Amino acid sequence: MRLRFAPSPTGRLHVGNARTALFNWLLARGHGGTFILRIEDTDAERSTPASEAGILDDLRWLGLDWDEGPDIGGPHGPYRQSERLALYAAHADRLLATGQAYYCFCTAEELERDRARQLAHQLPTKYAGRCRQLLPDDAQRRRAAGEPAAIRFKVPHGREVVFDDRVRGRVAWHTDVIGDFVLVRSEGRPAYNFAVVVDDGLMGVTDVIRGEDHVSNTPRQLLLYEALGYVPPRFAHLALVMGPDHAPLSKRHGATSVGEFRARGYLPEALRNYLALVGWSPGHDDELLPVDELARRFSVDAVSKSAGVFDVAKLDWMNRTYMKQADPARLGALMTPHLRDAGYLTAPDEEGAAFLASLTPMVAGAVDRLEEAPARLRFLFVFDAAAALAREDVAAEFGHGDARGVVAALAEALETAGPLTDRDAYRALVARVKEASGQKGRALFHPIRVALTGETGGPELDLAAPAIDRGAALAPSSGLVPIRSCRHRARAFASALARG
RNA sequence: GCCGGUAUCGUCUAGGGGUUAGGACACGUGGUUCUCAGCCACGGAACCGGGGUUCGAAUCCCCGUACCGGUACCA
Repeated sequence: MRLRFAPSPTGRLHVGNARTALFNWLLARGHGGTFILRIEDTDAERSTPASEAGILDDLRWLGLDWDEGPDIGGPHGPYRQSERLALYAAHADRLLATGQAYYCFCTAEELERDRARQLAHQLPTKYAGRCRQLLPDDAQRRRAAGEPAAIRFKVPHGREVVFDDRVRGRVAWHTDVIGDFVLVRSEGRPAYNFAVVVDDGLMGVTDVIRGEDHVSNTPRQLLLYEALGYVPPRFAHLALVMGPDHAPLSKRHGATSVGEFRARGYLPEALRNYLALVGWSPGHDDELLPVDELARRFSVDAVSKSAGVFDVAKLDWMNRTYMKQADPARLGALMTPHLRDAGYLTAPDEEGAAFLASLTPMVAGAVDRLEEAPARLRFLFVFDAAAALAREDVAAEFGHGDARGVVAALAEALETAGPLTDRDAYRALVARVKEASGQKGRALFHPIRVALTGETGGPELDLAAPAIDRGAALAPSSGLVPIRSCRHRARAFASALARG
């Protein structure tokens, strides 16, 4: 079984295309098949090496590796269409020689007039066939005279092309509505339908899984397989991925490229798992599936025929879930760039990295994306008692009860206590404050939270307080901005309270 | 216009001639917690419309409607 993914390097990898790549990859990996990556860069104006590199990078990030491709080669290379031009030319010659293709000298204006006339008569729009009957000698003469000519395929009349699509079943087309399509443009570049057939034929592709925008190309390609004498692959056409408004997913719906999701702090395993479930169901109720199980269970026949809406809320849930399962060191490393962007650190050394890893329990499960980590951890890096007290929600804590007494007791207890490096130390301290202030529950904890973090909400104090003091003990070389200790915070808060 | 396709909760979907039409996300309510989040429990929520076949249709067939794709010397 040989499958391929064939992107055009004209931009970042779109999640819809990523899903197509994933389905191909899943099928290959689940059946011991070969996964081929081919770059369709015949459109020289729009294709860029940077886009190609970006797409390869995004595929790798998603965990989709390939067995043959432009970077690693393979037995059926080259794997970039721009490097296969001679192959297309040779195939075009073959078709010309056997009379299955012909030169067309029609101008854009003529073509446009034909189309307008067909529309006016409510007829199918297709190439009118003006050059189909040209004598080869005449065509040769005109070409020799320098007249530009495209090469068109001679579509057989009066036939029905039928194929069995693995997701939509039997699909049939009459060749009468097809029209002689262009194989090679007048400037020499091969057209898409021609290049894919040559490539898939030569590369021995057995199964093609692609977007449903290709179903109407399929009969043309089938005709070409037949003319060229190659055995056609089995086809499976995937319904498109839509936005919430049921229009095809595009920029105006927000993030659409794999790179954007990556930058916003989605985990590759989450995006991959989510994408697998848009248009495919494992057939049971478990939706959180490790990648090897995805590959084992994936089946083209179980793919849905209808278009699916990309549901960011569900992706978020999945990402949150995967973050909870992720290795702390990995998560710490992944949130580093986000914290750097927020200005909370430069380049953490080993000690700094270990500290960041220890912070992940406060982040995982509490946020949907890693880009939210800085907000969740802000209290560690930013502490300003006066500014906090100026805030309404913070000030409100001191409008009732004995919150001031709690803060005073906290500050005092902290003067004699050692650093709160772990949960037990923190709890022992809380016990002292509780006794000294006579407060409990919310009346006890909330003032402590506010005095230590400057916030009325945030991670569990059990986790937050020890994190503060462990952060305060970090050497300047750790790469993080200085973190002030609990003692310092309580003292500053108590005096700010006294002033106010 | 012409050709092709699709239609189950708001969303992703399971199912499929007789079911209380199942799950997940989201949403609502309650519980837990110092707070937010989380977690737990509970709840509301769907077979596009019309014909036909049949004892019986959400399921099969036809029509309609809506939506999607194509209709290129784009890919």
